[in-house]
Amino acid sequence: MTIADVAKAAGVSVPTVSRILNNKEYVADETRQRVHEAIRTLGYAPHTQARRLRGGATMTLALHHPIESPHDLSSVIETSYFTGTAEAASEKEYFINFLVSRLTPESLLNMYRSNQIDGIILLQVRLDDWRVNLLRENNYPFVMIGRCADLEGLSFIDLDFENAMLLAFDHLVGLGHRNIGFLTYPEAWRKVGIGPAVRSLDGYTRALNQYGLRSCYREIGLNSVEEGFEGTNDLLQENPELTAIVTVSHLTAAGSIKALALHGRSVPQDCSVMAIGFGGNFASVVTPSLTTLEWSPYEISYNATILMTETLATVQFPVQQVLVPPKLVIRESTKEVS
Amino acid sequence: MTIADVAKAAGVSVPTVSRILNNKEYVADETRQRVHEAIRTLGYAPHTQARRLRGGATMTLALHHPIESPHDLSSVIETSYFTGTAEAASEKEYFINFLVSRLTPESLLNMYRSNQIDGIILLQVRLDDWRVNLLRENNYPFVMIGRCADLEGLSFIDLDFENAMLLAFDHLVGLGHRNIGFLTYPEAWRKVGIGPAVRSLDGYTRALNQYGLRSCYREIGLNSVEEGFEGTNDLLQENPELTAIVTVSHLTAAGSIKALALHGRSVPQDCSVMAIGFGGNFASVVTPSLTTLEWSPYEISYNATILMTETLATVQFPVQQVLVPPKLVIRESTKEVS
DNA sequence: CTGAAAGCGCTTACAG
DNA sequence: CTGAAAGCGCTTACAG
Repeated sequence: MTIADVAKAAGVSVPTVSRILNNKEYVADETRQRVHEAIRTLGYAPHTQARRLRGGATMTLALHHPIESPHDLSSVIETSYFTGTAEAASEKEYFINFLVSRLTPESLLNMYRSNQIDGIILLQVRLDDWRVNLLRENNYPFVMIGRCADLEGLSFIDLDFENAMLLAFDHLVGLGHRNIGFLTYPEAWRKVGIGPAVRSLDGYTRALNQYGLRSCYREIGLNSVEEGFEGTNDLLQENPELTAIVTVSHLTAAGSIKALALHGRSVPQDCSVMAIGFGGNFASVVTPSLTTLEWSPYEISYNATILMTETLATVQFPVQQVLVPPKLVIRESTKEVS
Repeated sequence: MTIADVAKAAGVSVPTVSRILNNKEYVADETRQRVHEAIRTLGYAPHTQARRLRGGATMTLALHHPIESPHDLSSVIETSYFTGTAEAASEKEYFINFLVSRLTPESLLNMYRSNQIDGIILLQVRLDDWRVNLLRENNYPFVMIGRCADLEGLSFIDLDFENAMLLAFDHLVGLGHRNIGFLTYPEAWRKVGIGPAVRSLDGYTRALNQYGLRSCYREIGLNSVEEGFEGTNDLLQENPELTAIVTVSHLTAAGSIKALALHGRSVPQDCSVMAIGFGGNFASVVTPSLTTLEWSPYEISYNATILMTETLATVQFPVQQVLVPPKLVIRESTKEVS
């Protein structure tokens, strides 16, 4: 079933059918009708691959998170990153490829060279990121969720993590807390230049200065209840006077709450706990439900994908650099200091 | 940069390069070397779209969950369903399309007709499912994660939910529990024939018979802490003698634990709670961490995708029907009845 | 072992 | 307003 079958059935030539398919002008109404009817009765749909070959664009994007094993993705990425990307791509009539296997410089270049993709959306961008360097050098289109150090000419959408730190302390200090502990990403993450790991500590330092507070933090493994538990234990041993703890994930926060319980302290009566990161179900499944500074991964990935498609659709599309502010959602895990 | 450029650089014809690219026999070693070198120096990669047009297969699959809004997907699907599918597809050199928008019969047929996909993996299959009926009628390839009522000639991988119910009661009865409540999916889900909603109640009935227990269950909304809370409240009001509660999601279980706390009962000392569904982080973020009967969505979706690719690769590939048994993982939320 | 020819299904100039 | 011709980049018979 090809365009030729439609042409024959309607008694016209192939180019005429093509014109009608693509809503070009200069087609007689009567012809248009006849062709549309042929299309309908035959149940014809144009061959996507052929259109793409002819059109020169693959109409396909990729989304990439640099992780060792796809098994682990579910602990660092919310489903909404996939659905937001998929929805935006679908609206713009793009396909999307989720890259979950290890990506090498060679295979990344190959995706463009072999016309598998027109552009890519990068997650978990480091300050100095080989993917960014490579794509920039080769002048291949991409968009970041996150950002590197040298942003000249690059489009990104990133979480305003530094601001989130300030707002977290705003909230807690407003409730009268002065002894606030902080559990953040692993030191290793900061050393390799992963944005939030670096910027959360920057924001933390600024918050301490702003409110004249004493430093009291710990770098731990991300996204594990156990690590949150251990880190909080350490923190409490050295600083029994803590009345609040800020964490960077709901899992760490859950661990904190367990550790506090072990020390005979319940949340929020004897200690407040906050989480910076995702909200929704992730925050309310914890008991007590978590007060958060949160972003919508759905919206962020949706917007980044739209940005990518617009960049591809327009010659010399202007660079866009967006910092998304977090939203404070007060649930059950914070209260006034007693 | 096309195959013609490589041919010219190597001083051979285009078909020769093609043969070498596709590892065909009957090429002189010397020629092969020369061409490979040209490919390397030019950085050539074959045009994916062209290969597909020529090859007749799209090498693309789709994954579909019938949900109203993509926003809600993250509360019913684990990220691992995406990563498992993506990983398997990538290994088999397939692309994968995640369909998150509303799918109509027309648009589903169109995906095949317009050569966007070779096959589809269906999630959340109903006993009588329009997608299954339509694809079967049109003889388009597909695989189910889940299963419909008439399975004649259809391949699927499904969770053995009925068995999970029996195993849950095994575990609890083994701990001495006799008064066990059950919170399951909404009545509406059962009415429209969603598999687990139907089969969990079947399994429940069998478990009651097997152990001579009294019926005590409630159908509630899925995957909400609030619904779990409400449902448990109702259950406890009518059956204060309950010593254990079985739920079908970690969210519901979290709600149960909250409701029990409100009634002055802590888990697992005063009441055990189990969840059937996903494990991993989902189970351990709850306090106390949940004893579960769990499946790996990564493995299930991975296997379903491999099954789909094998079905497509082989003429008359034998039908495969797989029921995956759940794994009992004992964590903190169950203990012997006191 | 290698090349000239045809064709996958479509769209875009180019004539008329 | 419509059709004959060329071509997107590749692979597969068909000759040689």
